Amino acid sequence: MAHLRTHRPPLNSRAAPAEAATDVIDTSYLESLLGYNARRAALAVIEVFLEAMAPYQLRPVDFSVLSLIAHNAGITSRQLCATLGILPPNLVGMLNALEKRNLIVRQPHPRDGRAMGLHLTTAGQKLVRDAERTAAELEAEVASRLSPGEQKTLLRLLKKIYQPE
Amino acid sequence: MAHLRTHRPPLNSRAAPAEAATDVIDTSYLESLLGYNARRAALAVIEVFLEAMAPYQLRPVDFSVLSLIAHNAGITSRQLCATLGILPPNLVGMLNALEKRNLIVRQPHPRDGRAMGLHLTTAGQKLVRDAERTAAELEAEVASRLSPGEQKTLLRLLKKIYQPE
DNA sequence: TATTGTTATACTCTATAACTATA
DNA sequence: TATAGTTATAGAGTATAACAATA
Repeated sequence: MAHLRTHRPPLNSRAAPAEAATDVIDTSYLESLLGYNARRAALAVIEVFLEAMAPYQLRPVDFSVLSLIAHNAGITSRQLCATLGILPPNLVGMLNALEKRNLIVRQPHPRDGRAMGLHLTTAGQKLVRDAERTAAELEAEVASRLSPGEQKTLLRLLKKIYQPE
Repeated sequence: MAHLRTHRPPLNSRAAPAEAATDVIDTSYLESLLGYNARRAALAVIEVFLEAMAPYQLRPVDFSVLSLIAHNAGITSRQLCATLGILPPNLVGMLNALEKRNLIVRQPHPRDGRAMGLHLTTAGQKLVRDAERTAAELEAEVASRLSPGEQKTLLRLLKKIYQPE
């Protein structure tokens, strides 16, 4: 199978242990893929986010849930699930934990007896206010690697990717 | 079991059930955060990727592993882990599965008796070739929502986010 | 002593089925 | 009949500790 070489192939040929150990890894192909870069960027941002939110004991999903409740008083579990892409059974435990911490309350929905409206407690409002301020600082820090124009461009392009329209 | 519910007094205790049900959810705050957008974009791309790679029975991580082996013959498990951010114990099962499918082989490392060099089999080379072609088509499709200039810009900005430098 | 690959294991995250009470 | 919330549970993904062989 070695008779078709035109150039000198760096790929394995015959020899025993295939003599092809590399010290420097070539990642250029993966780095050309949008999905790879988007995932790496998301993980990097989330990592910083985790640290910054540790004082509030909030994971990204908790922050998202509380922030949505803050800006949409009375939102239902189902609406939260649809907005954040969470499955209903997996939201229950989160809401129970947040309720136990006295950050949110479930109240009867005004027009649908099956549903419960979610609301922040006073403590929850304060926590969200503080956490959102921290998030803003974090945002400024992470995005400081980009110019203001680049930041706006990045958000716009990301939205174009995940919002079919 | 009688789950006793401490009926916490509603915040706005006077009026009926807090009358604040919204039909339209305001997500503008979350959408202003880089992490939120990066994660949503990554998930959207990965979802399409999953479908496109189904014929090859490859998850994103499998594709990354095979592609790295293809472009770095003889790469070790440890190098794969460092590059992709996978923990060694979690890579073992993936490599076993790929080896069982006759896509890769473990060969003794030429200079380090502890390590094993990873190589593609002929079948593995064909699969990677096909999968990478499919990935390219997919890339073109997803990124078609962006102009060529925007695509380059997006990749560049994402890299600036996750590559500290 | 440090590192590679590995096993065992635990913990988190996500997904599916089914139940209740309301609509 | 369909939907909102919930329970129980299964599966995938990710984490730590520890061991044998080699450096």
